[in-house]
Amino acid sequence: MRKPCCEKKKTNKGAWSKPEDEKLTQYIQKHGEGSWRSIPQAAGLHRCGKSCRLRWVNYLRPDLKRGSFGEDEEDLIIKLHALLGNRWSLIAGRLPGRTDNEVKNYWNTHLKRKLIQMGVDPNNHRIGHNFGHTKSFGSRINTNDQPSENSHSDDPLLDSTSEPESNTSCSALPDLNLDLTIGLPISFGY
DNA sequence: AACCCTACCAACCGCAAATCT
DNA sequence: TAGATTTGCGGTTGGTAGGGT
Repeated sequence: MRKPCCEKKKTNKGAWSKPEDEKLTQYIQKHGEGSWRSIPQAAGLHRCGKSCRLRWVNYLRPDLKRGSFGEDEEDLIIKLHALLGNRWSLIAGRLPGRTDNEVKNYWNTHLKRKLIQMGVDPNNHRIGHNFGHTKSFGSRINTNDQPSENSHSDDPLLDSTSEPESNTSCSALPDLNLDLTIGLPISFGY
């Protein structure tokens, strides 16, 4: 049914070239974000809109921080992951200048391993040994068996009903401050 | 110097939600 | 209201840089 996103003429794939970056940046600076579907043509790019959006959001946006993550950022990511699961965009939203892709990559390459080394299951933040069995609890807000009858607030951090395992997370991580407000990042000791 | 292995990160893919007609 | 289209998200992959042998 759905047409593939890049069904039309040949579109470039793979790494972006500098001229492509420049075209996209110039176009967005002039016209703003949005209408990703039409941007490639309007900007003279042989890319699909999806690819343009990704490139802009993850790499070209001027407010991106880039560079390595600080310890406070690490703590915050771990903490937010315990609360939200793999909802990378929400987690990234709490980290100014960071993208969901960046956070996700950092989690998968650094933090996951770090937690495992500490004896903490990165999937559910429990201290234990059976890693890898439990499914990550936060893949989507609304899973198939959970018709979202109770409307969530926009911010799941303020919506305790949206977190299916928040209680168990709390019990699993007694030293986590799981207040539903995220204040200054504190270092918490696993 | 050449090869292999590992870690990292940019980008793609498929799906679901949101929006439009 | 239903179907079509667009947007956004999370999982995964592929290229490559760097270190070890």
